[in-house]
Amino acid sequence: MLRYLGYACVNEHLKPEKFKTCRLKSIETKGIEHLKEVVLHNLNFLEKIIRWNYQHQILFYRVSSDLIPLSTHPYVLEKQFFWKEDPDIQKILLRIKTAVKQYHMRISMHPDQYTVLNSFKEDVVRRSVEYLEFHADLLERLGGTDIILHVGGVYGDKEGAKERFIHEYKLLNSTIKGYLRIENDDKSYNIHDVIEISKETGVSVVFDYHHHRCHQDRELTAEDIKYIMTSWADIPKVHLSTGRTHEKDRSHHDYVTKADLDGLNTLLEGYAYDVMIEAKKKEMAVLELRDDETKDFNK
DNA sequence: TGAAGTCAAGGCGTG
DNA sequence: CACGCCTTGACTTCA
Repeated sequence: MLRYLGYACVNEHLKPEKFKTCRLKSIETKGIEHLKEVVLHNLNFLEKIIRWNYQHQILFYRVSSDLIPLSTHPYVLEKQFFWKEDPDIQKILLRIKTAVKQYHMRISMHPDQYTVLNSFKEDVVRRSVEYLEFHADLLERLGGTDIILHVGGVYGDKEGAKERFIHEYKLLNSTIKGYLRIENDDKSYNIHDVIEISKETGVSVVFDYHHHRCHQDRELTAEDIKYIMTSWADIPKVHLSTGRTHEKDRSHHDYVTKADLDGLNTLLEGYAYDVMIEAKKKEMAVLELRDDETKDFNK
């Protein structure tokens, strides 16, 4: 049974208001205070989105990793910008967390492709762990629950690369492990690879239906689905998108078709789950699916 | 001011 | 080995 439908980061209705980001050069030119201004803007805007979501009964939302830009960058740390310790930042974070709890919202984050735990480069792995720590710290202060990660690179030896992921996973601290989940991707690690890693580590599996359509070695069995859905301590989270030009197009469509949601619902029949809708039109795609109307892709 | 180029970052395919 | 692309939208610089 489908519980929440959610969307990621951008809200189309609130445009042109948007999140800000920041280049190193701007911090060098304008000073570290500029970064704090950007962060305060972003947090205030996030609070606005959270309240908008509640008003529209969207109780599932992904927070952008860029909410606090360059948070783990050496230059920013050198300039003594510690967002966790800033009272102005803490104040808004607490307000958001209170709202999230009150509204019973599910909040997640999704570090980008540069977070690679199984890299051969020690520095890359170290920075990836630091970035995961940042995500865990922020999610804790927002009242969030999930960090979704892909497995990483293949390096011409998928088995070896899986082993390195498992090894690095086991070295993570328990706070990060408490938030981390891994997702099948559309090029390298299919759902069976992810299930295999989960069996070695106990990590929860995020099933991406569209990635699975684009990249799979074989069909999912009922046992596979049971494994995925019971790999979670709480309600499982799955991802859904529609291909832009055709079924196996990896680029996302503006919306998600009712047929795709129906397909996913059929596959997961008998389980409870939340669905993250990954569509270019963001929350509009969620509202449209929920309206249960005939879709019009030309609008 | 609108358009074009750039961005903090890793892997991968191509040449 | 060098380079452009992936993906993303906002930033930044340049006409």
